[in-house]
Amino acid sequence: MHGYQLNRELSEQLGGLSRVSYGSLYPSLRRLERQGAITSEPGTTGARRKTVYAITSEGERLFLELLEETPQENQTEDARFRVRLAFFRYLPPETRVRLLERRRAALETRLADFKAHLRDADTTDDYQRALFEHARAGTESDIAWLTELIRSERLKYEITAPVGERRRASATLRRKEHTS
Amino acid sequence: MHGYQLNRELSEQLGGLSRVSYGSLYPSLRRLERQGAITSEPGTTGARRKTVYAITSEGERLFLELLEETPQENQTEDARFRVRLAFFRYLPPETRVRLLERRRAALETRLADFKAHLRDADTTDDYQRALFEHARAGTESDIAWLTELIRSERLKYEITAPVGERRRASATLRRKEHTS
DNA sequence: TCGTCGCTATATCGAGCCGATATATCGAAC
DNA sequence: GTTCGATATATCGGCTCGATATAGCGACGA
Repeated sequence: MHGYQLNRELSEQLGGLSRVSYGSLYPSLRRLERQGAITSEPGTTGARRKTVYAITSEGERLFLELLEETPQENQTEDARFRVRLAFFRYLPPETRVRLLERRRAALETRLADFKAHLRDADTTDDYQRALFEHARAGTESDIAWLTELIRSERLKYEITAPVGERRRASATLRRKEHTS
Repeated sequence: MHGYQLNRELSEQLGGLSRVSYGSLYPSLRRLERQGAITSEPGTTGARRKTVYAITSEGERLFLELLEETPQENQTEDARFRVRLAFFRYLPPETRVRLLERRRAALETRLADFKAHLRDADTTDDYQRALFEHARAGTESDIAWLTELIRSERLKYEITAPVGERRRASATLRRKEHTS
């Protein structure tokens, strides 16, 4: 694919959810080529030039590495997680569950912070209080959503729950863990 | 205030919701001083140096200008809106309602995009579908939240609704519009 | 026939933010 | 005494964004 096409396909698949500017895209493509993750080949359609890129095996390795890495909670991790999830089909089920659980744990920490803030901080400002209350509700909704994704993933692939959570597993699930 | 203190107060008030790194904060303070929005004065506590900043009247003007400007929908507007709302108390009620309505309109556009995508795009990928469905639900929740904030703001200050929305206003509210 | 409009396609620039890191002071705790 | 964590400022590299420039292209109408 060439850059413009790449951006168009990305916008079509992830429209609204994740966009990239050309000021990032083209330098990224050159960087990836320098790193050996992609190769480029000049092509033309009529008089219009295109630079057609192809992923290398090193690039596929890097893609999977970036996809399954679980970085520190930072400013950009919300958006990054969305992109990760959009490409979940490329990860093995165990890794999916691990990433979902790690994400949920991070959100639970965040939720606890919001609750503590609503309880402790002497915020008299109505708007700030509304902001925190809405953030709390949104985070709880995100956590419930992740819990459902994890449940659905386990049902599909009969993944063993971590030891600490086995007590909460159903009898059916526990039997499957033993027999599979 | 000095930089470190500024960051601490900001984290305490908006913890989790908006953080700023020192790599942004200190350059920002110098930029603001260059622009005449703040003044700096070197101070010390014992042997420890501090640079104490104070806002100027030009800075207050700039603050309000930044607070009430309604920029194009861009990548960072979600976070920016949260910060705006956190400082809503500094804006007059009419401006608050105007900003809330503009924000809601932007989210309604986004919601329509999500719905169109879920309807039209031939996404066979379960994770991408789940992502869009969750984004749709979250956006609807945000819109309902904004609607409630607008309603509450109108009740508090008896603001006149835009002409196009008067039909939906309650009899009570309509009477108040006429009598106030 | 020509103009111009919007889409395709690549590229670069300045401004700005982040995360990491460096440096140094300080109080408290052990 | 020293070590630890909080206070305090600063800078760097890497990266993104949004704006802008350039140019080929098809389609449509004046």
